Amino acid sequence: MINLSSILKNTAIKKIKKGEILLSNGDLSDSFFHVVKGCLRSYIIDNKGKEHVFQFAPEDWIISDQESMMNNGPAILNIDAIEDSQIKIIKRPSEKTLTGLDKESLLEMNTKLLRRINSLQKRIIQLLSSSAEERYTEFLKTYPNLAQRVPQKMIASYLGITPEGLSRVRKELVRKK
Amino acid sequence: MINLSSILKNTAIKKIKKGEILLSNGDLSDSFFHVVKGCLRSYIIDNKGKEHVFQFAPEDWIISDQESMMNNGPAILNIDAIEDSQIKIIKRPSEKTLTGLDKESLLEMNTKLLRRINSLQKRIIQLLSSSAEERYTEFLKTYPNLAQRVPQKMIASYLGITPEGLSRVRKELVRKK
DNA sequence: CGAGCGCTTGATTGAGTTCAAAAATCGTGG
DNA sequence: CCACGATTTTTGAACTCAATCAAGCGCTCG
Repeated sequence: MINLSSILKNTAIKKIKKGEILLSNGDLSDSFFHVVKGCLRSYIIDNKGKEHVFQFAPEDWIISDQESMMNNGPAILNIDAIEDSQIKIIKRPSEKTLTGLDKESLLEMNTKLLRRINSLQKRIIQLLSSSAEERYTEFLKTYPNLAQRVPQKMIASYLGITPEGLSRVRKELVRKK
Repeated sequence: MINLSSILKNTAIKKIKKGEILLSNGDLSDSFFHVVKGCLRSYIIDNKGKEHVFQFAPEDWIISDQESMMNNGPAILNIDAIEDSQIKIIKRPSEKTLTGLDKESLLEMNTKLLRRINSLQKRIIQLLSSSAEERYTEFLKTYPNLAQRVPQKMIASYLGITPEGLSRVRKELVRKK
């Protein structure tokens, strides 16, 4: 029987340069990326050509295009490196290897997926009910220190506001203190 | 070995009156609801006292508070019936019963969770990148005919706009045709 | 060391909100 | 089944938050 954490342990670390693209919209992908060091991000380009950061993945986060993974279809998201990074590339368990996983691992996957659903749920509720300022302070909690590592325009994009907007929110927060 | 679909098959149908509350913020919940007929909804009340619809669940949808289910903690969401409904209440598999599930069922759960993640992902991207009008037309696709069944103010809430805003979007769409 | 990118700041615009009030629809009791 | 009060939807007018446009400053990295 195969075991998830043993897969992770035995996977080789790959070194990625800042700016390197790991997945482009339209690609087929059967892998997800486990970040050991550095930081990746996933994003889409909308029909007006605008970039929207969907997720950041600093140390110990996992990132992938669920759509592509699931359906074996073309990826919606793009994934690239924001910093020089070290990652482990995990091939999606195929029908075969998935069935080959032990029950322990399946349960573990279930838990992780539920956690993910949870965080997505929180983000939606936030987008529905919080102002730009509230979302930014929430971001600071979710990703500690990341604000210092990532360009502000990407954070703005993640929050659903413009870089100028974020600049003003930050100014306002400083003023309040 | 226990099997998911057999659980579903053997669960009794419960009849719910329109307006009935199945879960309130703060409750402990270890169940999810499978809608056989009618329509449920989940929503939160934000710190300004405003309602935000998180999800609709017409026929064949499943609805629950993931947060509470997962952590065994107090629910964030409220769930109630928008129409007279018939539902099946499924107790969350405990450690024990979960381990008792057969591998087939675990795989099935995995697939369902991935599908859910997928749809949440789409909603986030939409909230980040689409106008009120675009979000409404997307809603019409996601929930066919539901626009005729649920009050507009709830749809507005789901879209993250005011009832007045939605009324104007609809007017505009009619004009365009 | 210069060109370009990222951040800030100001001025203007615009999508969507708020407030108010009328019109339409719903639901309940007689 | 009707009637009447309550709720929902629509419409109008004023307003607001954040977007866009534009310009200037400061770094960095090539």
